[in-house]
Amino acid sequence: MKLKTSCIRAEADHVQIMRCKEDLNAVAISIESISKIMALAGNEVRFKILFLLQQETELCPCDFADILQMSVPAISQHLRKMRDANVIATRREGQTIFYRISLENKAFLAAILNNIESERKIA
Amino acid sequence: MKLKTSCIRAEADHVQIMRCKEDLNAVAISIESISKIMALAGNEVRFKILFLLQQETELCPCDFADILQMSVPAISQHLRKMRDANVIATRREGQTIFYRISLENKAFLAAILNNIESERKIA
DNA sequence: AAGGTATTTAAGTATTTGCTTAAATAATTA
DNA sequence: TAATTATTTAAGCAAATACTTAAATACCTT
Repeated sequence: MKLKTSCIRAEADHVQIMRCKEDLNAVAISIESISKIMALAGNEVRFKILFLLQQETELCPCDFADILQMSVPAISQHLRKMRDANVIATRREGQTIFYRISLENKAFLAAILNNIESERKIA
Repeated sequence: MKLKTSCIRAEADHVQIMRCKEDLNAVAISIESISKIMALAGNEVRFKILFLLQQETELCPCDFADILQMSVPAISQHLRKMRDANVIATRREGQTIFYRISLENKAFLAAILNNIESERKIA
């Protein structure tokens, strides 16, 4: 792969390009951590899991498997990914493990999940 | 794959499970469309592109390639995906094509992008 | 029309992802 | 202790993803 150091476009705004590079650099850590969460939430199954957790506060793998009509291992693997990234947290009660949205990501996820809206029935 | 119709857990709250299924059903279209956008934004390169577009309003493929130090075709393919999904829109000026965040997704993306914060230097 | 620049498209490939089935853990109950 | 239930882990595999290089398009300038 060949990369030019800088845009060769005649009208390229080199000041803008430099500013962009600096801006990106200043938020690099934040971008990386947020885009990791986005990547997790960007899977439809996991997005539904997060939606359900926001609605119900906590649910167990077995519940998700039932609600989403998926195998328990498939659910468990999605939960693990989100748990590893601290997007969700767990609580054990006997043999049941309850998952919930982690406190530190609750506000951020709410900002996204609150955009979900009910389909209104057309009369 | 074997799927049970319902969670067999003794303490399972069947009323809750039913409610979840209905809730999900009511927002199915919304969930699908939002999680599509999330999947696009969940890629770190595309997330950076969106961040840059929010900052700069519009940029061309050549700019992105320069700023992100990636090949032009790689950038172009990312842009295409987001354009196909109406996450971004284009404007042509001569041979240059400027990309911007589509009006209809600006607010939603802002809610996400505004969580990006500058790393504060520790004194 | 010819040559150059910006961008897109296409084909190929390595990596990642998300499931599957089977086996392993862990807690409860008989 | 043995059997049952809830969950996780592991291995395998098909599909999706994100890049690469090369070729095609489109517009501009001369």
